[in-house]
Amino acid sequence: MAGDFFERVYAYLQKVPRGKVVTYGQIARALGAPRMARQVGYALHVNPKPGVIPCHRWVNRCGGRAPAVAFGGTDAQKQLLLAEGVEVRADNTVDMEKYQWRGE
DNA sequence: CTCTTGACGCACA
DNA sequence: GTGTGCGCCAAGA
Repeated sequence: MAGDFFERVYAYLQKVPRGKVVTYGQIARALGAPRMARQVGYALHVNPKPGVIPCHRWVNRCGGRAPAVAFGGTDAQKQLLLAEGVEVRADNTVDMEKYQWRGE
């Protein structure tokens, strides 16, 4: 069931350690669906468990995201990442080379 | 049941 | 190196 895929995404997100970020493509690929990057984003869009699903750790390949479509605003996102020790640039982008979680 | 849109990613020009 | 287009799967209308 496709919905199960969503659960899989949430599980992966919860598996991400604090202070690290992951990209849609990376998650999708990790789940065995490199073409489902969009659905991964959709999974966050529905976000059935706010507070449990740290969406702020979810970034696109650019290390950022939509300019003003976040759960609480890009600025809030930025603050959360900074609170976790993730260096966020003025463009709301993260240093992928340093903070992108490569899994295990 | 069909068409459009979508928090993306990659290939090609 | 930059810009544009297309593809993938799913959910909403």
